[in-house]
Amino acid sequence: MAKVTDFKEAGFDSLFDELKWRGLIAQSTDETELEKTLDGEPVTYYCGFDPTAPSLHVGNLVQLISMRHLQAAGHHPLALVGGATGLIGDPRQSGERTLNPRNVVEEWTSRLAAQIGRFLPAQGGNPVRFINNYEWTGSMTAIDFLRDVGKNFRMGTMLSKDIVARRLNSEEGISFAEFSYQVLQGNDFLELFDRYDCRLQLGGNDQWGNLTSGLDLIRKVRGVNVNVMTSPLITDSQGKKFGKSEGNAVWLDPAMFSPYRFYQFWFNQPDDQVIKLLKTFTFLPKAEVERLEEEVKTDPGAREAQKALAWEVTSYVHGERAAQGAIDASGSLFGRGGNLDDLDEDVLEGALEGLKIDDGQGGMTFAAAAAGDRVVEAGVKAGLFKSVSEARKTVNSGGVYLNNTRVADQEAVLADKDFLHGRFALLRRGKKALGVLERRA
RNA sequence: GGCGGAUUUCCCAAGCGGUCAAAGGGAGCUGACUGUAAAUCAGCCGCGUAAUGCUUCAGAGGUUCGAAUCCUCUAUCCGCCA
Repeated sequence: MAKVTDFKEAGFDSLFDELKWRGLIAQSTDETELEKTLDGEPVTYYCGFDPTAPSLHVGNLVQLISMRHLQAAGHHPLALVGGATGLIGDPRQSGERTLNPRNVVEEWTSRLAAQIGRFLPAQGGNPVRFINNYEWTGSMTAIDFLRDVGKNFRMGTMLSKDIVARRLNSEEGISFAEFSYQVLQGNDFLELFDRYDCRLQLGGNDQWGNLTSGLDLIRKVRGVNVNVMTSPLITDSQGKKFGKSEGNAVWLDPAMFSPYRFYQFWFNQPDDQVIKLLKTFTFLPKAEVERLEEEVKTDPGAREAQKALAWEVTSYVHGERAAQGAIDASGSLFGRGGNLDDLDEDVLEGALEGLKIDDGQGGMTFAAAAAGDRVVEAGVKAGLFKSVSEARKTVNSGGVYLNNTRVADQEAVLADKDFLHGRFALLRRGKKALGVLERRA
């Protein structure tokens, strides 16, 4: 099960050792100093999450897990949600962002906060505390910004930041707003230092430039050296950014990315990645990971490591019940024979639990269908296809299955017998994408 | 401020008045093979409630029977000169 362990239980001498081994430390301002900090008296640390989407994704999960490790070791987490920075947007290599409307950012801000709360306990001796940088940034006037904050930043330093330099050299250039992002983030660090004595910031390695912008500021203004620690950017075997599936980000919100799909995403990781991922994304003890590493070598086809990875991460993110449902659903599909008829009604229902879709009103439900409905239309309702015409194309290339039997005809229609136990019809696109139709009159 | 070049469907990139929904590659989807992997091969790949249907080639106008392709203006980017 996805139990969170501290470094002793996991088989390490210190928190620093564990993070090192798990590959959670890519860069830090001063590794010796970082080791002392991590293994010393409890400190307050923070990590920021910008509301640029309605949900966090697996990329953010690395940060959450790092934060959780530190928390388990007794340090004090601050989760910053960027209500202010999210209105500006950090510079990306791909080009200037489109600004999101204020009310949308506000909505996303509260969604992210709720999500983060599920990963970091708010009880106990060192509970997570939530902060929104809009608090101190939202009311700042242009004069305050330039006099109190801007005056402490040097153009040379700001221009030399990697992402800024690259954007300046790109055809598109960079706007003053995105260029100034690093100033806001630097100021956040200072604010948290003043309020909470926060001395360590975590973040993704691609955020290095933004993370470090607070260091000089705090040294200059308060005369204190604080630290930054980044987690590596996770990439796949091809060196591509990790966490894309079917062209979409792998979201942590079950309404945007079902627990079943989430489970499958981890289960499908290639052999040369799975051990690295087990280290980084799970809390499994060292000895257990080493045992699985041996399994991959001796019997790769059994996929023991993938199974462990998928279970651990899915149960951590979505809970054990949803994870078990994903396993059941996977088993009835990929298990020997994939015999759906043999499943008991309650087993079937449990297995399908993780496949519910957003009902558009904040709840989760199954798509409704009745005998006589066209399969292509039902597939759209179940969320497997964007449109009937996309469904048609997939049927034509032989990629649509009703209860594990290939659908041959675009015009096929659901029959009474297609509803297992008179209730559910299981529609599949390709090997892994599943959708459920519940019979309703 | 002046002169020249660029802007094509998710990305790169052909096209230079009809045969253009637009070559090729990448990404993505599906199939075969397999270990629910990788590699390989094949199909699909603007949208679509499939229709002699709809909307595209930076934006707005214009020339023409007909424009991504020609003209004018606008925007943005890149050079060179002031």
